[in-house]
Amino acid sequence: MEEQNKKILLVEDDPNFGTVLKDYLMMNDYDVVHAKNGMEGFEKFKKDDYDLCILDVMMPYKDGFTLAKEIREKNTEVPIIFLTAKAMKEDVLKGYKVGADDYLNKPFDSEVLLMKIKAIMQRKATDTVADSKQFEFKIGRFDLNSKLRFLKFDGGEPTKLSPKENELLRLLALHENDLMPRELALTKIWRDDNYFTSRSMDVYIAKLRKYLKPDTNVEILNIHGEGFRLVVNNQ
Amino acid sequence: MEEQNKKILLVEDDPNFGTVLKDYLMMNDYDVVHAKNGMEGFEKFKKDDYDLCILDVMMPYKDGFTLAKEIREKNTEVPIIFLTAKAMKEDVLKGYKVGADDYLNKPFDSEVLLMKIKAIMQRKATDTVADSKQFEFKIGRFDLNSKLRFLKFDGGEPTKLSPKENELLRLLALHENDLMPRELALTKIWRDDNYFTSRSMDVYIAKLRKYLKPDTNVEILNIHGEGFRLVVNNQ
DNA sequence: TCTAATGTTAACGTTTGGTTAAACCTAATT
DNA sequence: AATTAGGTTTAACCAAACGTTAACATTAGA
Repeated sequence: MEEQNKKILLVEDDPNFGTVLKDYLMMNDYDVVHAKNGMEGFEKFKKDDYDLCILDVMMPYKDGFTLAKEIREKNTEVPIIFLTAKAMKEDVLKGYKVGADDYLNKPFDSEVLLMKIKAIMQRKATDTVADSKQFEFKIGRFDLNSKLRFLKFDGGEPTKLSPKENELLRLLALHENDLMPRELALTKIWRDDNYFTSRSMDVYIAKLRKYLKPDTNVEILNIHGEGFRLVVNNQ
Repeated sequence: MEEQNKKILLVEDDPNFGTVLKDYLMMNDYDVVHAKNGMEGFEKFKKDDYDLCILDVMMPYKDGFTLAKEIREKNTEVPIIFLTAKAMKEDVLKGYKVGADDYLNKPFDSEVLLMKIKAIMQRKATDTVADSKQFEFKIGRFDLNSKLRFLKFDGGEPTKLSPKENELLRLLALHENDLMPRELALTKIWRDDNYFTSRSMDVYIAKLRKYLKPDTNVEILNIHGEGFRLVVNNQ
């Protein structure tokens, strides 16, 4: 079977730089769609599936961060790389809680970009192929359907789960009987790691514990300073 | 089994440009029929089945939008790509709610066109092969005939459905007991995804729920932020 | 014993969905 | 040309769902 080229959405308003970059990427066997501004970028994003988005931050009408946020609403998985100005400080970037996979200061070495792209694709290949298909879990006497977002106890009436409840429980289930690091949930689900999101996560842990109460053999344990552990006592 | 070439209807009044484009597409293994104006385009469209239509917007006698509308009346599925003048604004295009799959500004990069075509064909290939032939559904005690657009309860008098009601219920039925994503309905039926079409869809969901009331085992559930689910409780 | 981490509940603001009715549009009819 | 009817969209209002934050309580571990 023929390997399909990876598809990249490149949003860059500088026509010269954009074209050069596009050509360079295409020379390296990527399919590249080039949008000239944030608006157009979002339109193109909606029209197709991409393996990676490369967004310039400084753009007229709609900056890269705003665009990234819109993209995230549609798709929580697709990797995003920001092209930023040299001057921008780390903390400014962190302020925009978007969940980028990488930042790159302009001007940058195209070799570096290529390596980053490869690394990101690799990462995605290993951690989503196996994961993404897993939507159903048996947790003690519960059945979690993560696609339809419900939790059934003993095959009875399903309880609806909110998106966050669902993702958190799914992540715990993926690590059943093992440590699910706090940080993992925060970066994967909240896409940010600070005091407040951490507290928010605790709130969701409390909610999940309530849901799981009916089965006394199932519990969510805390590992102080590390994370949580979904334990299922067999028998 | 021999793979059949995809068939493209190209409607373009500029003879030079049209011929060049036709040749280019044929070189890339598409079967292309070239019509020189809207009138002729519609004649050819009626005479055959096409996998894609590429329509120039600016044409004498019958412009591309008008032609597209006529095509849509005959066929709600076939993808349409418009070739537009550079000057045309997004919102002008949006005004013509025809349901295009893409727009392309002239002059354009032929590579881009080719990629768009591939993407569109791909999309169609994955989501209609199995679906498109199914027009009759049993939904609990209801029978939906999607071709004739009626809904029968217990084999009694059929209720007539409007086109939108019909397509929406059909799409739900195709995903019975599974998630039918909001976005899917919006892009497939409304061919646009914005606040208002989304609200319009909600209105139709309400209408369908009313129709389905007689059978208490049938319901349309909402999955917050995701879409809807047509559930049939067996027994 | 003292501090940082966690548990829990409730309040709040925001987004999304449910529903109804009016406005709008188009094609057919008068 | 005006009217009507069917279909669809838009508007408005309300309710439900969600996520975050604050506040206070409890616990773990240095």
